[in-house]
Amino acid sequence: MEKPEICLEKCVHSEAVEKVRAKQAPLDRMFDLADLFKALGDSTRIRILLSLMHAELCVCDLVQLIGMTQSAISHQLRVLRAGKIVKHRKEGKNVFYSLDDDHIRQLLSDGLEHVNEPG
Amino acid sequence: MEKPEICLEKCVHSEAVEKVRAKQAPLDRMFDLADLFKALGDSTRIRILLSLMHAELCVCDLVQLIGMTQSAISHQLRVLRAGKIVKHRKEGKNVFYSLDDDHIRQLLSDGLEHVNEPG
DNA sequence: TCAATATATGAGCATGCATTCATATATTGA
DNA sequence: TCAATATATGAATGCATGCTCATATATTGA
Repeated sequence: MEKPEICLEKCVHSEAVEKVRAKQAPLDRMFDLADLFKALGDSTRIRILLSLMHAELCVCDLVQLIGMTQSAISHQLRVLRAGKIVKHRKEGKNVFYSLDDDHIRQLLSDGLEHVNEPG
Repeated sequence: MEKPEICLEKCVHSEAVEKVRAKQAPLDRMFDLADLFKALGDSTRIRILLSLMHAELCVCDLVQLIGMTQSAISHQLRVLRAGKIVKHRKEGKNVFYSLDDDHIRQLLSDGLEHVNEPG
């Protein structure tokens, strides 16, 4: 009548498990990947990024487009910068943001395709 | 000495903003996309998904691979199912999980490429 | 039908995080 | 140098969420 914390050995499909173990990425890369998706996983940040897919924009433009306070947008831009998801460039009083690289663009496109699927 | 909630009109680059407005995806798609990335943005779920990239696995296998309680894994699988990120198939006492479609596989690959970049 | 196994799930708790508010910094023009 | 504008940020708060614990459900074999 015990409740084992993990399943007993007999339940595990050893071949499959060993195969996966052998092929897997290092743990810290997995954490990095989770952090990347975490940074993408917020509606305000997604709105920022989908805007930046079409043009380089300054903070002010984003505030206008998204309709949130400048503070909220700035805080989220900070998260995106920390995650190396956007680049920024200063020009006078303005700071212009753009997507960091093509992987990000690709991630957004693939993601959109997935959510656009029927069903 | 007022502190405007949003920037004044003169700061906005109207052409760019209008261009973005015209091209943008509908709002609910943006929220769906954010939800998708949110579901991917957890280290336990990422470890599950990267495991499933290499083989179809039952809950028990995942518990063994990841070294967390069966309950924790099950709860996360629930999130992944709800987000249509994994499929499941019942066979006797086992439930086998696999990635839902190629977009998911693509997202994981692109993400890994991004986090593997030097810099 | 009963015990064992595999999986799912609700409640509770603790932590993380998005927004707001107030304020700081930086740049420009007068 | 001063006012206006653009952006950044620290603290506080309220809500979301991941894990644990206990338990429920389902399947199999005896």
